[in-house]
Amino acid sequence: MKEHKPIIAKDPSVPAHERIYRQLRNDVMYGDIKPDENLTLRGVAAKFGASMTPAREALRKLSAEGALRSTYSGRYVANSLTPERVEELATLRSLLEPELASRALPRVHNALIERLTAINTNIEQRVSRGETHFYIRGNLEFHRALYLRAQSPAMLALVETIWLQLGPTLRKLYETQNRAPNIDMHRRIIGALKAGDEPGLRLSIRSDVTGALRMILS
Amino acid sequence: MKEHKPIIAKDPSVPAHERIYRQLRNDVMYGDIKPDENLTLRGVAAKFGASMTPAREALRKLSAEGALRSTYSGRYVANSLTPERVEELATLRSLLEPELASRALPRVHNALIERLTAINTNIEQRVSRGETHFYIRGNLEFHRALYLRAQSPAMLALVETIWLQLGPTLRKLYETQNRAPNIDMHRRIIGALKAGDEPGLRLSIRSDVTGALRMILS
DNA sequence: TAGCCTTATTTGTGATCACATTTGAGCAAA
DNA sequence: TTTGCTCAAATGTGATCACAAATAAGGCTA
Repeated sequence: MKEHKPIIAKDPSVPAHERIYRQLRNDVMYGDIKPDENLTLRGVAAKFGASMTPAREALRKLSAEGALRSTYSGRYVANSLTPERVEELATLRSLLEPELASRALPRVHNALIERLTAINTNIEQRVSRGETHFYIRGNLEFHRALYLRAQSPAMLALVETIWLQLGPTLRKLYETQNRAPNIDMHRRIIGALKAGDEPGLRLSIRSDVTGALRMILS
Repeated sequence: MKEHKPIIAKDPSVPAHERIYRQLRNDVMYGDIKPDENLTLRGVAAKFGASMTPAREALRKLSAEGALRSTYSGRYVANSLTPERVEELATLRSLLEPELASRALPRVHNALIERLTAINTNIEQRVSRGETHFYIRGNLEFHRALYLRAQSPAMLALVETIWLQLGPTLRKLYETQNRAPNIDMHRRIIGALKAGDEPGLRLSIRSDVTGALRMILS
């Protein structure tokens, strides 16, 4: 596993199992953990300076969300997806994310559009600098910023679950193929938001989602 | 003569935390736990003849799936849903379940249709006998039997997550209002399956799902 | 009766340990 | 090189405990 600086400082008001959970969740979602990499209780516990108990709870929670798979003997492994599974998750994203975007649309305001534009230019700069792996994090940041406006926590939670499952596989993709994904669709999404164009928004979201995942299947 | 332990006794090949998890999951999904009922680690552990450790893992996993809510102080409570949340979950069901049914359609065979019919008549009999609470379990059994044919585990997992969240609230509904839900839509689902009518199947699934949840909101 | 303070009980958290199983390295034989 | 075997190391599981925080209970005042 990649060494990480603790983004979340040690704060006694945040329980250890929660701290471990959040950090590992980010590592998985943003592709900092490779497929088939396995995580041991004692290893995770040591890395976070805690005992096995909170490490176990964090791993259990992550495997419940599909971020990790647990083998028959109880070991925890990062997911490695078959093409059929990727196709299934792509379908789920194209079902749920347009709905989230549509729900966010009436609540969109200028500050959000500026924020999305800023995220977008940040992605472009860093990807053109060769940091292709940053695309995963930036892209999810872009989508989440929009979907948060939908005020639909259960729906967003499901979508994040799907992102979690895709994380390690996406990372492997951007490592092998070194093509930068197209940022173009993000511009069309922002355009539809400005115009209040709901069908156009659904369509561009759908294209963005399926476009990224078609790369894996090819 | 040598002492024999009963065959139904604890099976060491299934870990205690898994056993506790499965049982509690059923209790929540089928509405055997009331909204706002809270579960304590020591209470659950004692009920299953285990220590706090496996009980904690089971509860953590359930709260990760949305079956339970955990308060800021770490206590576990069965979900009690607001109308907006119910509406959101209803939308999710009507997005995902028609897709699952559609994927199952080409794989449907006679044995499955017979099974669905049997489940259906069982529901009718027990509900007409006054066991309205059985409708929850029977209805989910019906839907799951169909969706299993879709061979889409990630999608089915998401749908079950939604069922989990609705469980306790549905129970409260069927306790207060004593109207029996209509079983009619199930017949139309079976009809569409026999005819291979994909649009009709999607429509009847959607009606069945939204119909049941409209009762709550009224 | 209602509201508030104090105290006793309950509860989640995290650490440590023993135990059985699994895993993997090393080596031998084909 | 490959396959199979042995054994030491690594690993998950579940139990127990101390501790601090939260909750409930009891009693007092107004």
